[in-house]
Amino acid sequence: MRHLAGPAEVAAQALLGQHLTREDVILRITEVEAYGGPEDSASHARHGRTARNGPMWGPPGRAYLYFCYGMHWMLNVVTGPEGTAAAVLIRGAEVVAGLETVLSRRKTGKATPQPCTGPGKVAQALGLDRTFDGHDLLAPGGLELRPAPPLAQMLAGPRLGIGFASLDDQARRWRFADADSRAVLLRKALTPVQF
DNA sequence: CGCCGGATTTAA
DNA sequence: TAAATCCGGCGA
Repeated sequence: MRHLAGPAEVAAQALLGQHLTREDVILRITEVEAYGGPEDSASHARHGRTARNGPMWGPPGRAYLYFCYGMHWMLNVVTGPEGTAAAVLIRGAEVVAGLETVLSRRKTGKATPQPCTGPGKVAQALGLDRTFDGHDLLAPGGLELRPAPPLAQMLAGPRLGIGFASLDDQARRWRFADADSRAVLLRKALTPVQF
């Protein structure tokens, strides 16, 4: 997937609508956020290359997984040429197949929310953990990324949970979502944009 | 080596 | 609005 080699904010838009598959579970990506290299004060790459963010510097199409708030795994798709750090956080998805498996992985007994709204739920639905860090999403077997038809309408707005970043970086509208999906958090903060 | 705080979720 | 809960990054 060549588009993953471009800037993170471009790759992020291209990832919307694509599928993430593992075993019997198929998710359709509905919400993403782009994170750049050391120049992006909101990015994990802001302090340079470390053991944790190493996959961000690798080739595009790999997974970058990290543990947050002591309980959640976050799935990123590495973008940009090898040697540059950038990634796209998968923030939301719809369950296309394998709903039973997804629900069985939920901690709470609530079977209500069908969509995976929020990055923690996305990784949980796919049953991911640190063993998938660095996994090649373009290779068959295991966790895979698959192309899908483009969206009809896209929304964009500022990224969430980055109050520690510079005001300029907080203002960047690098959060993107499918306007036609309900698997999108805080829709009111988003506005329509052209592709 | 110890401390601080985070790309979150959930329930009250 | 806060608690759950862990590890990375930074300063000492």
